Amino acid sequence: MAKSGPAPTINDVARVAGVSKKTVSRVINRSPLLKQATREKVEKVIAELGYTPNPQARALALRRNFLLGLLHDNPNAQTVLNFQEGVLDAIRDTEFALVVRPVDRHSPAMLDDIRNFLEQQRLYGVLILPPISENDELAVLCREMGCGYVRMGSAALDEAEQLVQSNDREMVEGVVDYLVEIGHTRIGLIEGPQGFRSAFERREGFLTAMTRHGLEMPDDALVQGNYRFSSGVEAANRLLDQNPHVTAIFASNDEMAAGAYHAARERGVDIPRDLSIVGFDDSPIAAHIWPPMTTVGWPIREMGKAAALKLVAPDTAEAKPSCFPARLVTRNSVAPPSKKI
Amino acid sequence: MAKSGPAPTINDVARVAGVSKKTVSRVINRSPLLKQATREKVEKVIAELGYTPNPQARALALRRNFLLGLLHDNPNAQTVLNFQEGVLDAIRDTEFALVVRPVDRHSPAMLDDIRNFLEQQRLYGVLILPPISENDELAVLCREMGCGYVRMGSAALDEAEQLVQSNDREMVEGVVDYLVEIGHTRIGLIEGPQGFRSAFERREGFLTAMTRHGLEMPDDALVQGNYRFSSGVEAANRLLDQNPHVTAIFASNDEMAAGAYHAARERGVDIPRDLSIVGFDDSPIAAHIWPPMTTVGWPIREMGKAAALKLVAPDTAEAKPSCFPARLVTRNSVAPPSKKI
DNA sequence: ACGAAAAAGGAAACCGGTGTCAAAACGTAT
DNA sequence: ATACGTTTTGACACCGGTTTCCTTTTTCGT
Repeated sequence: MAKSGPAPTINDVARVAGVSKKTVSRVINRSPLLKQATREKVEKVIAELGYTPNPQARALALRRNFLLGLLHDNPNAQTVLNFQEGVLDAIRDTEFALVVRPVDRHSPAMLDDIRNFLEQQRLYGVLILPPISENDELAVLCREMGCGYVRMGSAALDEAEQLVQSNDREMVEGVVDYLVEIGHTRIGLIEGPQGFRSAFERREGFLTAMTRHGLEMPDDALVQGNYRFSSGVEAANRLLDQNPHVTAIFASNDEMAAGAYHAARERGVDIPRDLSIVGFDDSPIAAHIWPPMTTVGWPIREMGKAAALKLVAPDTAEAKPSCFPARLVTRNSVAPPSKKI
Repeated sequence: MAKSGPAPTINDVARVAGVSKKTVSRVINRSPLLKQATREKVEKVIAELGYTPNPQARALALRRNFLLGLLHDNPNAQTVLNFQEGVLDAIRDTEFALVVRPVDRHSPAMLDDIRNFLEQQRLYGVLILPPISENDELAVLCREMGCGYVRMGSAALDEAEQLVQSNDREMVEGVVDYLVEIGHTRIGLIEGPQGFRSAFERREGFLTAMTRHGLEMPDDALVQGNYRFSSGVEAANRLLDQNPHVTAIFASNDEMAAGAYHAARERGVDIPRDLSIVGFDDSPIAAHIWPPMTTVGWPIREMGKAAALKLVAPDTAEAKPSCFPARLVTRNSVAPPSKKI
């Protein structure tokens, strides 16, 4: 039975098994140049003693540790957590662990903070979630420090090995196609904040599709939010004030779309009868709001897994893909436009 | 300028400064028995070289590492993330880092998984979030393995040093008081799942207050959910079927309360005119749903910070409190009962 | 059976820190 | 100057692994 007391070390195993510690080390590391008999003998002792290699000692000797970092400043908790789960899927049953680090994008000391963090912890690699992932200085910092990284969502200067993303642009085009198909022609856009690649991509997809359908897009049917709920409320109000005839709104994320719901409610406009709304992210709120919201979902967990694998096992097939398809989740916030006007 | 190449070690510093490595070590560790002049000399070299102590080596020599673990299986992402932020508040600018580990409460291998995790990572201590925090076997496991722990929410066998919690029961009593005060007498309860302490506490608080007000609580006005949205829908439907006269519902968490919203909508009952609803947790959904939900909020972030401090700096004042007051967040889901029956 | 090559295993140094304990430096009283 | 008690500092072993390099054993051809 597992005696408590100090954990057994490689020396204990070696002594009990009557071999040198190097031999034990070979067993642990599955070295091929061991006699089967020796291996079994040592393995038996390892099992008896309940020996686990000390990760700190290993990390020291190997001059690399087994810690992955997760840098995030995402306003959407569910996204972050799903991604975490994905990473865990990838590193479960390995010796890796995941250390998290929320960062404050608005702090001037952010880069220094992160530099300290990387320096202190000597991470094996870091995963960077949007929107902070769009900060190129951060990527450069990682490179300088010799720390592997994978960014999610956007990466002007990266290759596929350092990137997982989704086909946002196409998906938004698809959303517009869908709305047009069922009869909408006056569609408003609540876009995300300046400087966010995701916001940019989604807007471009939207405008591309509108143009393709030959639909006019008045300037005042495009308003900007900052990805938060309250900005969605304001944006929708502005949009509806300026452009009372829109029959559908696409918002660049679910939070803002929920804000649009809120604005609509306050104005007494019914969703989806008077106004169709489509969000983006498929966050829990989309399913919980009334009426349940049609939105675009992307496989965050799979992306988290792939991102982690790109760092810890870059040669496996699962680590290869860097673009993950989003899909339209149709619920009840979209209907054909009503006849009036 | 920071040359790249191998990071400088304590030996480099010692050589350049012309002292022994032990002296450098003393500088790093702020040993008081150093001559001021020596300290400054060494500090200068440290700054020049951009030296940072290697945490793995330190961990090995000190026979303890600087990793805190977070075990969670919480369905509410925002709660988990807020707690994480709190922990980070506590360990920012220390050498500690936070490693996360979502667990699967329903997996039969869970305990073994966690044992492996603890064995492998040799954590300094772990923080355990509800509902998994209610698993006493897990706490016992931590003890056996000599791993410090702090549980959030519930802890039959723990002292204050290992516990952060909130005054759920009182708060729920307060909710009932509030509802009664504005005229409600037929109040339904959607309670949480069996075996959850939080569910138990909240139910007890509810029933205590009802009794205190001399209000009757028919059996069929108490239905059980499992803390998820969908169970809230079902529970509310059952409740309203069995007990059409209830004018208010308290749900044991916001998700289920949101489910109750959903059910109400489908039945065409207006919130708050026909039915008042109060949730618990003050999760984002409460603010985003329509009408904004009255709920009970608790200071998760502060609790996370305190929990972490209990492990890493148990003697500071901030680490002492173990009960954190929740507060009622009044929004628009509660109104006096309408007259009809 | 013999020698050479290949396989298996071990000794010692090393990774980058910390603990112990003794030596060196310093200050002060004699 | 000497002795003596403090303060400062350094030498060396150690934490628990890995690596290098060398010795011993085994295998195998002839």
